[in-house]
Amino acid sequence: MKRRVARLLEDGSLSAGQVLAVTFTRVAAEDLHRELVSLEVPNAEDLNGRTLHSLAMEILMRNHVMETLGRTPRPLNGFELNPLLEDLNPAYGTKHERRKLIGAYVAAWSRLQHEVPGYAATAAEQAFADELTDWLVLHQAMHIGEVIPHLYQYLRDNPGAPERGEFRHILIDEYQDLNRVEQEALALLGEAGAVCVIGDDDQSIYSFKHAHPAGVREWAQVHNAEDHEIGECRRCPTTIVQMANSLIGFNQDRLPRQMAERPENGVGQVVIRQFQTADDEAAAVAAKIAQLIEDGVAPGDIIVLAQRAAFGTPVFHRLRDAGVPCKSYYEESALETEAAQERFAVFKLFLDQEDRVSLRWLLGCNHNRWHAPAYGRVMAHMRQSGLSPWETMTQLASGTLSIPHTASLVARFNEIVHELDGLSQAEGLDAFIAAWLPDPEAVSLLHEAVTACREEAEDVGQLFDGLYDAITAPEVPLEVAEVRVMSLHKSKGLSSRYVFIVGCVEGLIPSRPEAGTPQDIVRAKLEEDRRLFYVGLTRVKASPEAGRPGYLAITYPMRMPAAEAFRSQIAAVSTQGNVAVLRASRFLAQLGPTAPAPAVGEL
DNA sequence: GGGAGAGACGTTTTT
DNA sequence: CGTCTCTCCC
Repeated sequence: MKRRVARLLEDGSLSAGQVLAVTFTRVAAEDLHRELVSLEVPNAEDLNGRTLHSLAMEILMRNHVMETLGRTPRPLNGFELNPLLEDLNPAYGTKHERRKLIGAYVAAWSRLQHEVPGYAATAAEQAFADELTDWLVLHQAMHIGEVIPHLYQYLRDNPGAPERGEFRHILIDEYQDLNRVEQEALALLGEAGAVCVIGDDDQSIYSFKHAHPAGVREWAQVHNAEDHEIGECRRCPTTIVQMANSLIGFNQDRLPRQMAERPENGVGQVVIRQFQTADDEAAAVAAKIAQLIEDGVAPGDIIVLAQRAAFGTPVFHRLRDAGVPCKSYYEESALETEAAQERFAVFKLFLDQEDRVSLRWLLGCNHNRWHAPAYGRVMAHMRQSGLSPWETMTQLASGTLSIPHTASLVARFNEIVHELDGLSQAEGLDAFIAAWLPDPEAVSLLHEAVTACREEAEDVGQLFDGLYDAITAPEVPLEVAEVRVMSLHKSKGLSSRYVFIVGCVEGLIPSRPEAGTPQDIVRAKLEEDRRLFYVGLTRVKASPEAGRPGYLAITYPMRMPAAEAFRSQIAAVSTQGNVAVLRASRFLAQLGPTAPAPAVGEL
């Protein structure tokens, strides 16, 4: 793919701006971007490697697409969904059920169900979608799941839109991870040019976001295109290729094929170890990693894959305590705690009183039902008067307006106004930060983040933008210098000379389906979990030239604390007192004859 | 609007 | 097993 772009740029038939390379995750996009920029061709630095979401947001903003629909391209953060969930009519079910309905609304879009012949939303689904949209319109916000659907609708309904002819070459990586609406939006973007999709349905692991892996298989036929199969595994040692082939061969729902080994890569080294407890497992993995580093292995060449934080975090903590440079992708985000969320909302509202989502959040926080009954009365008034939430609350506070049963909401509003007034007194950035985070200890991660962007910022607005970026889109470092601990999902697209897959227990990979799940869904889920394990195995990179054969360790414990297993949704064989009893993943038996026998003891 | 007791849920991911 | 959520009651 890289060579193809390079050739076109070199012979001058293409400018960098006419090439679009998209993937689904930010890390993969960053990676792709780096790869393209590193091409030794003119203007390579102008090549575009990005996520579909960031491209979609840019197009939607650029063309005021949302505004013409009466919508605002202001995505909701995860935590901002909480008051929304309370504000939705309880007639649609419990909070859990309402959350599910939001999921179904997004899912219908993702699958383009309303364009499938015979699909009819039930009256109840339609009514729910209307209520949800009403709230979003009133609060001038959008659900993150609406971003791509709106891009798709804009492109489909505006055949003359410049974006439909903008790109002459589109490269789409990890195509099997995209859902229907994403695939169709890209088809419209690539309409006037050549499209190159790269996908492997054996690596389809995103059913929970309604990925449409069949799109890869059908692509060549639907678009009347060439199909280039990549049959050789250039990355992995031969043993790993054999194990991966054997494992994935157990899946029914795939095109039968085998990855060919590359003998020059060598056989590699594979160990499979069982430990008495999860604690022993973490200790052994951390000790082995420390030993490797002592022997001269670069920390950046080592990854630890854990399908649950419960398995990954103990390894991370031990590495950190041993002074090994490491990074956990399970680390708490700066907005994890409600205290941090509250500070964040205050900041946003301070900059923009008309940020309706932040105001709604702040009015309800620290109350068990987010003041939903009182706020519901205020919303009714807003719909009828056309006033904004801030205006309405101001009138209520001054007594110009009166709505029964809203006294505590108004009291809360006065507190918010008082705090914002205090912040506006602060002179200079440091004084502002001190006033905004009077108790930095209570929100230490947020404080760290804001301190890190303090230098770059010249005013309060820039400080917020920097903070927002740092929190929502942390930078992907160019050079990896630490041991990385992450999920199997996150590892997609990466390769590493030393790979540890921890917590390989039955009930996790594969997970145990809920009782009563229909058989076909159980089977599909099992196959997806098998692909997940397959992705993990195939991260191992052989570097014979560097004298590194490629190392894979598969580990699993026999016991772990029951509370932890419950919390992390790990289905134990049995529970004895406070201890969950675990056994080996069934996938270990499917690795074929070249896999070493599992053993106990050190790695 | 708040407290007590019963019941449901918990993961992986995109901006 | 803990924590969040729902229901019922004041």
